[in-house]
Amino acid sequence: MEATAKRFRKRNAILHCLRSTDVHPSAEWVYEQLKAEHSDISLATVYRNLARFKERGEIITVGTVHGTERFDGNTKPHVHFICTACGSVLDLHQIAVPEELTKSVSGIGQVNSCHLTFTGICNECINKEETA
Amino acid sequence: MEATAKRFRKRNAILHCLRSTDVHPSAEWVYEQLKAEHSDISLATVYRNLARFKERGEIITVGTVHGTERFDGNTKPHVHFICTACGSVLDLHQIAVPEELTKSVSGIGQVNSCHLTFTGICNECINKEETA
DNA sequence: CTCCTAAATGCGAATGATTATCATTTACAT
DNA sequence: ATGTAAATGATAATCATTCGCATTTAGGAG
Repeated sequence: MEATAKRFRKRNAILHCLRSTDVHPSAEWVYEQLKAEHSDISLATVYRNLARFKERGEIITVGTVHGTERFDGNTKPHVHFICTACGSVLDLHQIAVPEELTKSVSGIGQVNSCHLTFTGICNECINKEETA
Repeated sequence: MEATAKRFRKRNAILHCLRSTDVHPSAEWVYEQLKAEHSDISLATVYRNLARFKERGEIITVGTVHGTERFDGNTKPHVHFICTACGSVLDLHQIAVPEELTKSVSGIGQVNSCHLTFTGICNECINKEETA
């Protein structure tokens, strides 16, 4: 078995791309990144595989920012901060949703995931504003 | 000053529609509801006013479910459950994000809002599945 | 080794939600 | 009455995402 299984070259590249960044990218961003190594990759392939990874729980989605969906290759529970000005998504590793909270969701159905998100203006954008 | 200010008839109707439902509707849903009373309302007007309300903090958005944005006329902080099967959005009034959590977000920028969301399969969808 | 099949992919068209444009209407102040 | 700025309706445009289909690929059966 080769390290580069040709069969899943693109698929693996997409997952690896997500795993090795913390920008919480869009499909388009992943596509642009991969074009360097895979000049013939198709945007449809990126979308297809992102959907597949999501279904299988290999990645998660952060939500839709400025009209485009953003993905996250880090499936460990963590909290996000979304800057509504520049659209950047940051991890808040300091914070965690208390387990008791999750446990207290009952009777509503089968809970599969939990996501805590803060929105606001990131420091970078605040500085830009002041300078301007 | 009349109770029915003609000037903002549609705008008021849109806001009232959001305030008086708990379905966390899409723009389209609001449009369909209002057609009864306002046969000449335009979908563009609904989108325009929803965007305006959102900017002003008079409503919030729950996020994008199955590709369409969902709104909430209840601006008091509360938690949501989203059924990924049928797309319904439910309020979890029993749960609240502890203030300490919010406070511990610091140094990242200016925090404007906080949203905790659970996703899964609602009871109704679970039952349907079993029956089938 | 060759043939077969299922999965993966590329390409481009189709879809669907949202936004932009522009002419018209409305309310209110002058 | 009239001017002005905002609100609206209708529809075109946009943009992210998905779909359809032909092609390629890998790996197994013979």
